[in-house]
Amino acid sequence: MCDLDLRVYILGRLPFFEPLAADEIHEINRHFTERGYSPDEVIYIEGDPANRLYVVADGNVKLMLHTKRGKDVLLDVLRIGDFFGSLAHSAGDVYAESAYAHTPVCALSTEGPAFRTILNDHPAVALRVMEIMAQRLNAANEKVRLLSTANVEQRLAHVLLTLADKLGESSDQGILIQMPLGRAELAEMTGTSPETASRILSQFQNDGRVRTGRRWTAITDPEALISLTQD
Amino acid sequence: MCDLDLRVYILGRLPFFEPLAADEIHEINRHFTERGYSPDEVIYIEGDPANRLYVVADGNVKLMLHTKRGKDVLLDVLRIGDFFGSLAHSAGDVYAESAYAHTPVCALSTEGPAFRTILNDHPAVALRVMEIMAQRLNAANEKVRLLSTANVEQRLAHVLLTLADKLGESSDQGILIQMPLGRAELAEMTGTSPETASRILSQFQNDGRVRTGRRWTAITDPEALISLTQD
DNA sequence: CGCGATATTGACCTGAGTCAATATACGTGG
DNA sequence: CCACGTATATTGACTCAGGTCAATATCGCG
Repeated sequence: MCDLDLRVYILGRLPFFEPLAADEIHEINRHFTERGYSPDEVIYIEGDPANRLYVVADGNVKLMLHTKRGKDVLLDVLRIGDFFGSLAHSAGDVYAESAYAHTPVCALSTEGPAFRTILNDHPAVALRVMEIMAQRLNAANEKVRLLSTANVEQRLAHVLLTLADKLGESSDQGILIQMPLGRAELAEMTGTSPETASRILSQFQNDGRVRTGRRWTAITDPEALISLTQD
Repeated sequence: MCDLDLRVYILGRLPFFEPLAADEIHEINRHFTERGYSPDEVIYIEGDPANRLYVVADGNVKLMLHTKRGKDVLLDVLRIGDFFGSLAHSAGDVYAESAYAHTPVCALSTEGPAFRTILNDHPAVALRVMEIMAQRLNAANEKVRLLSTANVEQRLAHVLLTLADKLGESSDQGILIQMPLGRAELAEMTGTSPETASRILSQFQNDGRVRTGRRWTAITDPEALISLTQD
């Protein structure tokens, strides 16, 4: 599915391999295998033995948490070049979240121990990984802050801005979020119901802040959304 | 405030220094300075330039997030041997949360760059740090799940069980949480108001699940609390 | 012992969840 | 290319968990 050049390109652009030389990337590439997934196909499930590090080579991946009563939490949506799975592998670890293909996906992956070897041999890589983990921890804590103190309107505004930042491309509709996301999915990212998400998006649309349709959203007035999140 | 033996003991018990030999710990100890804090004294504030790694040598530390309108989130309470601050230091970083002394505190701390050097020289230490960061990320994501899908009763039960796990000691009252926490603080950990926290604690007390008083809580029936968190 | 901080409890109100009916966008196949 | 059918979205009506405001009770320190 991916030719050698694409694979090496993807791997070389990973933030934590940035300190490595081209020939080292080629060497590392040999440890990775690739695999395709269809939309909604499971990549791994929370609780599975955690032993692989994945990199998105093409498509979009969803990271989710589940509940007994079928309430899901959409933690993050990943795009080409993003990585997920088992970063710091330790014996007996299990995945703490589930990963699904959202669109058709091509993913590269490697055994945890192989990655551990890389970390052992390249302290600079380990430091970059730690920085990235720190960013992810801060992002998660920020979600805790919003869920604890902000109302749905503020949380949804924040989610849209974050998505635009990560997946947005300017179009004639405004900043279009380049991933098909429905109301239910926005709700799962915001900690609310699809109905409430729909109501608030309608309101945003009336206020000229966004334009939206079936499984797509574009931001027309980012400033107006930002002003909602202030305090 | 701390004599040499205590310092070396504290440092040697840090999970990420576990792979190091005693003489290396002694060497590392020389990079740490100590400082005392009074209750409610600021150790650092969210947004300050982040350049120190701290270790609690005595007392309890609170990690918090704030809001413009004065709503606070209590992310975590730390005890002797816990560490906080700047783990993966990168240029221009600022602290993502605020740290306060809750009780009288003695803290050891070191410059970010010094710790970076240790990480560079000891890949095994770096791997342990990554494992710990992964645990913290998972804990934060679990909070997101609870805040997104669980009601206050379930969240409070979860908070109490987590506190008991970390700070609990069995006493004649049950498992006593060894840290003075008031209703307002439990509320800040749970994402609710002090009044609602109080109401639910009263209910727990009536049901024989906890015993509680002014700034203390003990769990008398952990199983009954666990059963609340199931789904 | 008395006072200030903390906790409890009550009354009220509102944001947002749920259930349900309707409307609309978009892919599919004719 | 259009019409149809279905998944998705919208909107309404209702309900309720839990937030807020306020009055009272109680703990434990000085």
